[in-house]
Amino acid sequence: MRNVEIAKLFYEMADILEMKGVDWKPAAYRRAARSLEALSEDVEILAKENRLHDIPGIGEGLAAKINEYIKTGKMKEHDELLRSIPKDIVLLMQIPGMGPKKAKFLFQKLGIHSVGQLQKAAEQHKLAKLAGFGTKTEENILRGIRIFKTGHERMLLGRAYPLAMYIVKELQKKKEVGKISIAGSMRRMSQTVGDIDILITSQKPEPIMDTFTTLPEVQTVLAKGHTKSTVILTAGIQADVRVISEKSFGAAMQYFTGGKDHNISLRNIAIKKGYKLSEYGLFNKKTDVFVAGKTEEEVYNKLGLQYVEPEMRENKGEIELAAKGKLPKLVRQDDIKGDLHMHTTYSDGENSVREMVSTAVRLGYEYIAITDHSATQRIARGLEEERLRKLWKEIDKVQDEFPAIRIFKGSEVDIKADGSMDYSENILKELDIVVGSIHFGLKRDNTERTLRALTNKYVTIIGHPTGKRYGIRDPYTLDLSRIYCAARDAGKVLEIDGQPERTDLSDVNVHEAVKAGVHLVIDTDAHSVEQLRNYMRYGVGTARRGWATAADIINTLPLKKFEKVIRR
DNA sequence: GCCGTTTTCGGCCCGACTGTTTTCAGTCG
Repeated sequence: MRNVEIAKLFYEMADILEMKGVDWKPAAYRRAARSLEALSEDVEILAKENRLHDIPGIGEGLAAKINEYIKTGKMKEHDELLRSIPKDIVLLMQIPGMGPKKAKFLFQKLGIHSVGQLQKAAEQHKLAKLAGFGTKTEENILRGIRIFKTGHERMLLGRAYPLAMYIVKELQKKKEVGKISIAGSMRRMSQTVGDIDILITSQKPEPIMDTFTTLPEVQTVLAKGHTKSTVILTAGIQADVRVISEKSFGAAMQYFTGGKDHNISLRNIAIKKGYKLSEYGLFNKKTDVFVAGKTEEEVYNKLGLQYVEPEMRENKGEIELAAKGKLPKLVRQDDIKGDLHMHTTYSDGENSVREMVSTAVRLGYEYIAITDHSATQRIARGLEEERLRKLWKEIDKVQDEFPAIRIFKGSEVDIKADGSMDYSENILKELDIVVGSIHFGLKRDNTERTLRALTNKYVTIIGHPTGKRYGIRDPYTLDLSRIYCAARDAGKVLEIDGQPERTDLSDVNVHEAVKAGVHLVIDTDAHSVEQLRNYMRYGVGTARRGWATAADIINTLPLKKFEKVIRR
């Protein structure tokens, strides 16, 4: 998969073209780059099959560039553009508050072509003297450099979500707040988010903005207005609050939830139907008369579309399906009847069997599986046979105490280097649920190893199938299309691990697996009651982003049916 | 550079906030 690699080239080219003052091309290159990133198919395969034109935003010119790059490892225009300007100058545009115009102007006037030079010039107050610049701009640039240097990377959804909930809770205390909701990539349950977007309805926004911009977690106020305020939180992420009128709330939710390309498509549909769509509503283009906007459903319906769930709004074919009324009915968190991957103090978990079970009961689950690590996982205090049997006795005891829930005896069993399992057949056959997982040997191709595990009749689930951990390691090499086929044919289940830095399978993987007809399970892989409560949300979000329905997910089955499936 | 039930040429989402400016350009989302 070189999709992301090629997308990066296009982003770079867009930045340089923008600095050069070229019209429209930058937007076209960026659109193509976003399409490539969101693509679930391998761009090299599409190129081989001459289907690059199927990718939205890719036409004659860009297809030729992709082909050139795949064949030769080079892209002539990219090389030429890089040569045409000093190397680091595009970095200047990534500083908040700096855009192509300022970067170009400062390069021409002062010869600034690196972040260091820019900082020096601002500190020596050389910028404020320039036409169109002032002391405020100078301060803003210095602040932008600080933000740029400390972490301009995106934040994991699982870290940002609790922060967003905290802000919502604090603002809800204000009597001026009507409706309040999260929007943006967080509402789309993207694995990482660039900022936190919160929408509010109110007649009297000033006191809300006062409270928001003075929360103790706020480090810097970037903007404060009647309808929009922006802050940087001490946690290192930006948060925006927007205040909207009641009648525009749905249109604003739609607008600020995005994604970008989904919205652009929607706007084009609006224009074709004689409307104009903005965050204030859907309007008749000629008369400016308000047509819809109170709810998102209303906006979609007026455009001749089914309501599209936020997690699907990535312009990956959902609009075409919505026009035909054929959107899939996505799995929901309250469809989930049990959690089949969790750890206790017997291995590397923080809570006892009893604590995990009582939490699961409160969550309303019908069943769970306790799946501590197998013997090889010494670091995680993996269980050898004697301690495993001791755990089973404890499970039996807790089971008697909580008859409302079925507790399965499970294990997260290591898949060894040769694809065999870390427990003997005698132990495996006594387990209700076996989650087979790879925890070492992550640098090699693990296709055959996983395929062999899939042939083991005692393996129920393959845990975190690609080994990816965001910001820690890439997925190991794996021919997933073979894994999907083998899992489907053997009646095995692939896991969507809800740990925020994993979400493994990923949204893109889930989409492929669902198309391939593989059964999936959504687990928390919880190492504490806290995670048991909170991580299912991220697993379900990932499943929904991959267009999974309840029928694709085995832990939506009620206990009786579920038992039948795993026994088979 | 892409794209087409207005168009194969001429459009390309749209509005808020800021700063520096007396009316608007730049940036952001």
